[in-house]
Amino acid sequence: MPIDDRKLEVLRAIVEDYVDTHEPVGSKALVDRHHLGVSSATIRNDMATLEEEGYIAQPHTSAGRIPTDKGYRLFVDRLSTVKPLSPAERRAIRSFLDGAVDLDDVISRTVRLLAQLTRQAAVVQYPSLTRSTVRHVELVPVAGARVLIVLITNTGRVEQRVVELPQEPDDSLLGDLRARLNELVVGLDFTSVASTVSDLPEQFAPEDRPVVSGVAVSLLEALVERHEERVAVAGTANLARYGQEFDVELEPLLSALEEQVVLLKLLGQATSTSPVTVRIGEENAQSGLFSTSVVTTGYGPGNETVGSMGVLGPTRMDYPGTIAAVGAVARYVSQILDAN
Amino acid sequence: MPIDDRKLEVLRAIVEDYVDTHEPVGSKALVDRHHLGVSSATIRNDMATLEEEGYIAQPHTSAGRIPTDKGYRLFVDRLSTVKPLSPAERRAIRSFLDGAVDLDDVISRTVRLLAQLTRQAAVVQYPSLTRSTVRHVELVPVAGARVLIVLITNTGRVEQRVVELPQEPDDSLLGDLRARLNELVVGLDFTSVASTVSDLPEQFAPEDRPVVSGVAVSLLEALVERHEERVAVAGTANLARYGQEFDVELEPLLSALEEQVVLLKLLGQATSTSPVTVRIGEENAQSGLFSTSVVTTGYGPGNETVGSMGVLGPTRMDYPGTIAAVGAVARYVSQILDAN
DNA sequence: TGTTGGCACTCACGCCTTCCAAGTGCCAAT
DNA sequence: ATTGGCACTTGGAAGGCGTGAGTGCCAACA
Repeated sequence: MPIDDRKLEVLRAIVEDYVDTHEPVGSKALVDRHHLGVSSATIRNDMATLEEEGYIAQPHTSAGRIPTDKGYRLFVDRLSTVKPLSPAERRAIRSFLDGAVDLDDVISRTVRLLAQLTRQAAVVQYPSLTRSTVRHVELVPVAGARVLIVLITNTGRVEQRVVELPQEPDDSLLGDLRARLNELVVGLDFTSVASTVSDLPEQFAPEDRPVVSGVAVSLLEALVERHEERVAVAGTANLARYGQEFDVELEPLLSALEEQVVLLKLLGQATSTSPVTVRIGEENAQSGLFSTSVVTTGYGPGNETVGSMGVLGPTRMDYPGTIAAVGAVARYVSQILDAN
Repeated sequence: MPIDDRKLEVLRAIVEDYVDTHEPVGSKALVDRHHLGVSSATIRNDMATLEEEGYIAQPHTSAGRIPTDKGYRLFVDRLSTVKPLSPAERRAIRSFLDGAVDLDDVISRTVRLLAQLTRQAAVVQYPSLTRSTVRHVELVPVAGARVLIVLITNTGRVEQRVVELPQEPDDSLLGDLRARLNELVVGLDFTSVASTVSDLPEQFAPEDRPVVSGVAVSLLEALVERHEERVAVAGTANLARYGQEFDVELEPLLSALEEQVVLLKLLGQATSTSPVTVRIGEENAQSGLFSTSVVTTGYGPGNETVGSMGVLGPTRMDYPGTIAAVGAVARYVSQILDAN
């Protein structure tokens, strides 16, 4: 039997009710809460075919139905209309983010905002280094033969690293090196920097080369090794809330939230700014998460994408609301980065 | 009836067994597992007086006893001997921390290490600004009338802030200002910087003063406002583990772990490096935590204390082990900062 | 006086049964 | 294709019972 419009409507109703109540929903409850214009028996027939097709399931024989991952998928793809944010929410986004003083602050505010809006766990990736360009390189002698390298990106991110040099550099050398470096790499993206910097030592006097190459190596390390990109997390307490309504093991979830690698994998796919990506339940199995859904999107100035952000929650989450929130926050953050 | 030595021994046994099993411990089980040399009836009498004095309690009439907060307190104060770390643990500390490349890395490794060693949630405060001294101030023009202020402390911490100036400063002014600033404030602690910097604008030509005071104000803000000191957290998943063994509400705990303010309050008291502080159960009530204990200590180069670190867990935690771990890690981190 | 064995008492917990309500599937009628 | 009706399933709540761990108390003992 085919899935006609009414059956889709039934699925939507089931998803919505189940998200609301967290209880299996039966045919009678459905006709009561939604004016579907048909009797509960009809609904039962529809439900039977929906179950046959794998969109819903019964936890036990004499209970109502709950949506399966496949059901949620269909719901998200074909049934959920964009739920506009309330004016209060829009105001919250604006007032929350406008007070930020620097990039770190923007990110930390963003992640808390997302957690609060969606009442779930939020994750925001710091603007990725690889997709950034260099705005400035600064060298600061600190003590003895040590030099602090500070790297400023076009997104406002600052990377720092202390390097121990083979010999103490004098100030003029450091000044030369600083000038030369900035001349060479400002405006370049990070992969280009690597090739440009590698032949830098040859441009200096032989006795200075150890220092120069020490700096160059460290700079490259800061670019390449620090690929291990950072993420900010908030709202883990929200997970506990629905963890007590049970059936979700939250220990693996909390572990995942502490594992940069896993988080980056979860966020990773998002490439373009506009569409919000939803990954549901088993679709995250490779990350060790099963009854968890992930709603992500990219962000960045203009049409660029320099990072991702998203929300983790139970498969039974309010998808339209979450998608709207993630989208709106990403847009606003992108705008802020644009203004930079 | 007075609390004599054997009664203390009984209390110790109760605490140890309860920490092990998480089940109320009865008189018979005690004589079986510990060679106390007396009969269960005697133990029962001892238990009765221990209960009278409020050191232990019964969850229900016909069950064994569990330690009260007061009981744990006595245990920690008078009964727990320092449990030396295993060689494997010592090795873990060393190998884990020795790979750190900069201060941020030290902190993030420390917090993960603590979480792993104690199998609980760990918290490490970034070296406090107020107790640090300035090693270097750097000014970097970024775009238009904007300048990035970078502040390097003696602990290796780097603070950054972008300031929007009323007019675009030329390079020589910036150079002068940078030199003057470093001359003035290097080596000062942060409170002294405030008073020193405030009359800086007067030392410059009138037309430059807007720029100078813009920088000065931002610098002060970075020092004072950023009092909101940062903390790193790890091991929240460990909480879930014993949260499922139930009776601890973990939602408030997770909330606390996300609230900088609460965490700082919990860490705050520690002042001196050597002794490890233990706060048990209700002693944390002002922070909204009840059946949670906190083990903290300070750390810092030499005899200075520049920050605190600690572990949060259930009142029924392994105090000797946790205290030893926190102490050892703090000592090692202090050493690393010392070497800087 | 402190310690011990004995004994009656308490009570959480597990187990079983019973009962109920919600929900289903199917069928015959419309 | 839809509907009302009806028999059937079953999880979960409520109640009853037995068991065992554990207690407090007491009288006897060293």
